[in-house]
Amino acid sequence: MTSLRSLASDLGLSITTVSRALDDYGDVAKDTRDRVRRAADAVGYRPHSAARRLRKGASETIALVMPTEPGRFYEPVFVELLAVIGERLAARHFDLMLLAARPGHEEQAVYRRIVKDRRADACIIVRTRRQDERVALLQEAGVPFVCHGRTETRTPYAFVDGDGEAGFREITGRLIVLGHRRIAHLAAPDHFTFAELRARGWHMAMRSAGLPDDLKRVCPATEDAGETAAAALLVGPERPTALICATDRMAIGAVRAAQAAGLVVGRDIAVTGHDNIHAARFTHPALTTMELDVKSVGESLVDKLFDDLDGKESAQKGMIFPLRQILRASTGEDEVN
Amino acid sequence: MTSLRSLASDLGLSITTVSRALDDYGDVAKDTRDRVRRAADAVGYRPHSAARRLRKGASETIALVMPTEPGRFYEPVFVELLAVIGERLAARHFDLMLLAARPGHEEQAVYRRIVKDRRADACIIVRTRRQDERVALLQEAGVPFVCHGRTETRTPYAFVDGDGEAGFREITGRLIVLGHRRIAHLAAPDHFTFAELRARGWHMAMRSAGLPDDLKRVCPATEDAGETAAAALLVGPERPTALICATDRMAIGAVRAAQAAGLVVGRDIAVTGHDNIHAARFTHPALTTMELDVKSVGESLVDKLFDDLDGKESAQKGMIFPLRQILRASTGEDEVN
DNA sequence: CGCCTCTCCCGAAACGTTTTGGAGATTGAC
DNA sequence: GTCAATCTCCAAAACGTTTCGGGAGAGGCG
Repeated sequence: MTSLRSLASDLGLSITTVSRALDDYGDVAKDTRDRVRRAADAVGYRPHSAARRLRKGASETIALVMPTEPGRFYEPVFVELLAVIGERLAARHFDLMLLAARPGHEEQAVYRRIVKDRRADACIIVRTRRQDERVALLQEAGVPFVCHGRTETRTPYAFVDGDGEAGFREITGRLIVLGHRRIAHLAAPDHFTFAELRARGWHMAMRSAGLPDDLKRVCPATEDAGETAAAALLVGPERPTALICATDRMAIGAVRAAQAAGLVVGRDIAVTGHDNIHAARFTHPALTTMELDVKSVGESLVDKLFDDLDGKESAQKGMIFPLRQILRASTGEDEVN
Repeated sequence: MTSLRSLASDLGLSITTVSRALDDYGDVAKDTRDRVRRAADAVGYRPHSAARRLRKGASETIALVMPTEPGRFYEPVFVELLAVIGERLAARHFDLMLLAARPGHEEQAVYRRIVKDRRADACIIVRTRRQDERVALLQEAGVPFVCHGRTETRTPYAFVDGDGEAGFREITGRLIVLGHRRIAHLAAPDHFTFAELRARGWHMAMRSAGLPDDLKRVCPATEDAGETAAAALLVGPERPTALICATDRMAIGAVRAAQAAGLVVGRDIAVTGHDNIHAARFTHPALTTMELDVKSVGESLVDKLFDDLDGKESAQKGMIFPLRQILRASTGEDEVN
């Protein structure tokens, strides 16, 4: 409704001057600048985004494509991450465009379309995979992007991740100190980098303690799959005394499997997870887990993107945040958190 | 890169003709139309979105502002809903713009900005409140919108909701049939319409059975709050034998409170929730709950919006979906689901 | 042949902004 | 008084699309 044109004619100025006044060019007299700004504020003028985008050749929009699993997509902290990202982008008047696509052809097509339409200036990649075509595609297209998580690409790229390896090394080490010897790992599907890293942490802790590292089982990161996999591990006399699970959802399944096997979790068997989802505090007993500061991660993702868009070489291409260990009764600890 | 102009000059046609050919105007010869289309496909032409938006005066974008609670926003099925909405919008080449704002001044400002900037053609309102300023604001501004959930506004508006009232009437009735007499309700904060409706369902079932309806407690929809509120209800000799909770998260807290009070859930006390979140199947015992078909809801939201944008008066302003009851051991039922 | 209708195409305007390349006025130096 | 420098301002072009209002040519009809 209120355009630059109407503002200009109201003020008896040219469109050019009004535009430049609002953009704080030194070009225009202080008095006029103030006058223009007041008038603009009064009518609540805001530039028409499409016009601005067309002219500037930038969409001031960031795209995030969520990978919808064949069944369902359910990342516990994902909503929070979206909120943090959205707020951070808004501070720079950028929009967050959310898309959904199944990994595979459809996903590829979606990314290609984003690039082609110039509907977004940059992308945020989530649920990063070890071999990730999305990274390759965007690098080739020259579209700025940042990953939540890591790939195994050689070429450098921007990412933000939690230190799953250290986190799992630490919790495994802790269990070893507590006297555990047969410690199993329930890993997530290994095309996910996070799964590989967490497994590696467990693996390294076991190796350096001279303990057997053959007790690894891979399954989808769901409660059901965790329950089934854990149940299979718990048969026989040589059963593990601890289950390090890649995610809380898997751990929740594992807890049930243990109970079904007649074991008391926290006494007969230790179980741990990762994510600190709400439900983790309400398993019986409460679940030992670890968590990433979502706010820091979300903000770093956005900041890295802006560094790239601003042409600033950021200090470090990748950022790895430490995990906070949360010790609860499922590992026999006194409830602390 | 590939613009209408370059396509036109490649083909020896005018920009006008190419544009109209791609839009399937009868105006242009079938042969040329095919020729143009082939050429466009070959180079993967897609119109520059900003240019198109500017010219058409429509952004082909739908905005969704998620209300971020002071603490944290965590709606269990929200991610799924976003995915469904995103996919449905994509089918019509519409974008989903996601924003985050704390209810209050900030939220108002965000909506106002969406309207002013014409950055979106319409809005989807989630977490609808009984008195919802967002509805008033958008109605006044003449911006199409649809609500997930209902308000208590008199003026008609489009919404999609689950039939919480019927659902809670049904589960309460079921418990009465099972012999329960003192049935309490843990309600969510009553500025949310869903909280009011679910409470009403419980209330009506109790009243029509001639049972006391004074056992209602209101608390935030979190595990912690549910636990505290449930614990307070369970002291004394006249304790309820059933707890109807407004959400699964509250119910999970209630289960813990019951166990802390030395009760066996499913035998000494029944507990029910709403949402069928993943964790509900893994409480001990598994939680009786009810669920809404997220896919139908998401798709209906989008379809209603398109009806409005297309100027089609939709058959019914509001759609209310039935809830599917999921009976599990927390109400002493045999596990069915 | 003249006129009219159809078919197929196109030039030009418009959407609202940003930016380039000045242009007029004022000031200061000589 | 002249010239250059400085300070303000502006006209016009451009971004890439859609659409209005024809216009040229072919064919039909009297």
